[in-house]
Amino acid sequence: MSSTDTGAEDTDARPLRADARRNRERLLDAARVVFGENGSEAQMDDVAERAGLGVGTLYRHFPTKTALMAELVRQKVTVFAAHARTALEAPGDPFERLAAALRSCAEAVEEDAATRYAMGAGTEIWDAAADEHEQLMALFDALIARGRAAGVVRADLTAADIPMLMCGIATSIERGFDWRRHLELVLAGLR
Amino acid sequence: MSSTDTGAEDTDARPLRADARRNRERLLDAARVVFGENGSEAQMDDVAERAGLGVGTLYRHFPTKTALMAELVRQKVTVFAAHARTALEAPGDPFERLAAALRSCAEAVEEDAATRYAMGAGTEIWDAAADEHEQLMALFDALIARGRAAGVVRADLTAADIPMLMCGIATSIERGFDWRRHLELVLAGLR
DNA sequence: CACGATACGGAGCTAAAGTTCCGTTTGTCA
DNA sequence: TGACAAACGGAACTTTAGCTCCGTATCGTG
Repeated sequence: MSSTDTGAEDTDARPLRADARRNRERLLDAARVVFGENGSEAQMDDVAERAGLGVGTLYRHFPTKTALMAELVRQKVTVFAAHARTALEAPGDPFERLAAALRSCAEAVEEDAATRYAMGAGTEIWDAAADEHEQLMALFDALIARGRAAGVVRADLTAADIPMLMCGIATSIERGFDWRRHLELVLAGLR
Repeated sequence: MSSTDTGAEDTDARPLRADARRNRERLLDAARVVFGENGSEAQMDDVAERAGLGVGTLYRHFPTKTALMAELVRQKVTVFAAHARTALEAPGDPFERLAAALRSCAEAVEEDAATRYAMGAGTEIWDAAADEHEQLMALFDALIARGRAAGVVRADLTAADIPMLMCGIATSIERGFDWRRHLELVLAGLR
């Protein structure tokens, strides 16, 4: 993790000082751990402490808690996209490839409490990942199109159905249900 | 609404004074409205104000906010059970009757933000409705059994799958997705 | 090396929301 | 109707957690 490069996100693209860039990564790593342990009620102070930095520094990099979570989610969406791309390029039955993509995404959700929370909560956090999300949708579009062409996916399925269904799976993950079972039942409905 | 009688819930069953009983109902009605408007972040003060009563009175009847929500949920579970019972006793295709029960329950969830919240959140709130929940499960058991007997429901479906799937639907309702679509996709997987 | 800009630290501020406390009011029963 | 228990009201208390502020430290350039 902490691989995705942050690119230019300040409007005036001034390069971060070396220590600042290092600390930014530390903060994100710490946030992943702390959100993983405590869920969304993880506290900003804990994130800072875990990173071995002050809260002031945390707020310098992420102006609000929401912004911090949004960055975690943004990175996770790129992970989803990577899974979808892998599935798209793999050989084999189109339905199974779609299923594999969804399974991989669900596993990624299981590992990331911040994303899990974001999937159950408001849309604000997702807005920051609009670009990445659009790419992801395009990939699901392609996966579904192949499945439909092969006649192994229900004809009226669209990419827009996927986030809706996956948010349901995320709720099961969060609540400790047998989410693999949930996913299999849902997949059965997509044939 | 506000129909379900409260029965004896204090361990020492002493009858409530007339005004207290009336106020209790007012508070529950107000809570339904306020939770409906503001979701789970509705505030206790608002509930009291809406009921035309003081916060002290609210806390006399419901010792915590969780207790208040739990009572709303408990009543809603009896509504679920009523829907399930209606579906069970109706004539027609067993699968359609199961589907009808789930649709009715989803509509009931749509109307009740407190329940919606409870479905996405911790289990604590549900513990208070354990008895009602058990009855509901028995009804779903029966609905599924008939469907299986008729061969119109997948053989491995159990009543335990239903809350899991319905929590997913509740998330869609909460997030403003097209939950009817979500439900139809899920139903397709239960055949 | 020095100097200005950038970044850091962490005590403390602030606001929000659940809850309590106790003086006042109201119902109930003899 | 009088007296007592039950119930009410709502100002104030108590967290709690996000966030700010500004003095200090560090980086990078000429």
